[in-house]
Amino acid sequence: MTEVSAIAQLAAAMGDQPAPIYQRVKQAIVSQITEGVWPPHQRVPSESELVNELGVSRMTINRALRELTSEGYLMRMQGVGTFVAEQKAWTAMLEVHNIADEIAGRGNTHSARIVTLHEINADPEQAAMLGVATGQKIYHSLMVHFENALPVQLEDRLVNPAMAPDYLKQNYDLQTPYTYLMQVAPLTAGEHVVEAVMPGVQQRKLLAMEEHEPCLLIRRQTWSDSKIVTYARLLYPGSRYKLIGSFKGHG
Amino acid sequence: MTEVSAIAQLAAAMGDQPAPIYQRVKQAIVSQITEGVWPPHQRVPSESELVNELGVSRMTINRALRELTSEGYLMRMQGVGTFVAEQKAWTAMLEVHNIADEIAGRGNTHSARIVTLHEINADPEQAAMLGVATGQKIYHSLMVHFENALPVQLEDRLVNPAMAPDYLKQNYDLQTPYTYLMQVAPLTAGEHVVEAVMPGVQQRKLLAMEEHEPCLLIRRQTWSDSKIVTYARLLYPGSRYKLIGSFKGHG
DNA sequence: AAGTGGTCTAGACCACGGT
DNA sequence: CCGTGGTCTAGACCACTTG
Repeated sequence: MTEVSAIAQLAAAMGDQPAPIYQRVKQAIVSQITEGVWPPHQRVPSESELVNELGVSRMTINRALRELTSEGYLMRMQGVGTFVAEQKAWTAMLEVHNIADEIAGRGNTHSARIVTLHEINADPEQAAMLGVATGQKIYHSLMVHFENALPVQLEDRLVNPAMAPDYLKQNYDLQTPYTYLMQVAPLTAGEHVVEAVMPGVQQRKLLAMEEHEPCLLIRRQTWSDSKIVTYARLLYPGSRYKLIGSFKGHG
Repeated sequence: MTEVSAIAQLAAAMGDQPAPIYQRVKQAIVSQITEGVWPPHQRVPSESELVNELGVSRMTINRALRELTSEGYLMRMQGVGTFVAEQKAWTAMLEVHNIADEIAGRGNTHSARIVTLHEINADPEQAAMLGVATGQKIYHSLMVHFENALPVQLEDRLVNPAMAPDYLKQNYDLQTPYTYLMQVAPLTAGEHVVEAVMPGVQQRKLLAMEEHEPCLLIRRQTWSDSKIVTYARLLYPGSRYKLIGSFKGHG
């Protein structure tokens, strides 16, 4: 009777702290998993077994198991049972903030210099990035962001006019393009790619960089309601910018 | 009676799809929020109001509101009420996988060549990264990971012997150091920094790179139970490696 | 047919915050 | 005091999987 001993172990792991029952059940199960007593794919006692053996109502057991499932500890299949989930892949958070907020957060002063702010006709590649037809009018902006007097980001952005018709008329000394676009279009999803590249000569000069110095490049596409709002290429001097993130197990 | 009209709107937003009631309630509330009908800080009808007006049991309403709270849409305060939450900050996910899995996922063959696998005495910098005393014996490994025949990652790793005493005895043709460490120590948290750097001459040769080509560098520190297990410097050729991620609103 | 999880109900008691 | 959310119970019906 593996199940019975599993329950006995679980009951022993349930302390009697002054906490809600469903939380104590969750904590007891988590400790079985993290201490390796219940390995991945191990079957977890069924709801009715737990109800009988722990003397708790089924709704309470169900809540504990349901929350653990949504937290990635368990896997459930209707008609089959509940099982310990595979160790989660380590997917880590990297926070990609608005550049102005980031600089302000360090107590420094942000400013921006606009290099280009124009309407252009989309070439085939640009059209593809925005999901519009080749030759259609789109907006293009190129600006340098400064932390105090030092350039830290070169922002090269394409914008879909259908989603932000007044993009060219904004005052970008008061507000970054990112912030403006957040306001006019409820951004619902995005994708980004991070890579290391060498800047072109023009880019290197705009960022006031030495020769043979690499850049971090973040390319980001942002959707609003299944339409692409904007495609940005954010170029950072490798010597002045790092992406920092943290992660936790089963986060 | 703002509340009454709020409920009327909500009832109208509740379609009669063949879905569980708690899900339809959730969806109706979410649509009120995303369409701006209920702005941030707006009060949401209380559980008992929703019970009376929607003709649903309180446990069902409670589940809907509780899940929306944990998903970041709502804010609840006992004794006060339920309110629409602030728009969440845009924190994006970047997935950092095990290199072997990643290569296998592309249908290619992973292999590794060990350059160094030794016990060393920690210099002050290394000791700091592992949280041990200077001069203490630690493990050091340096290996190149190949995708088919092409080098894609240079892994330079320090390991705390207290957390993985058999690290030097493993066969790393069968298992990456990462996978091994995951097994022997329940990794609970980590931090990483992503940056763009130029490789040293030695590193460039090990990765078979051209001159003046940049690298993506991920430095990662991993904890198990508040002790540092390992510190890794993962160096990728900029031309052959990109970090890809996606994000969603209210994720 | 038996066991599983998925959902729902109509009650109940409690802790908290504002009046 | 009253209304709020937080939790818990003892039932119930259903859909699904497996033998």
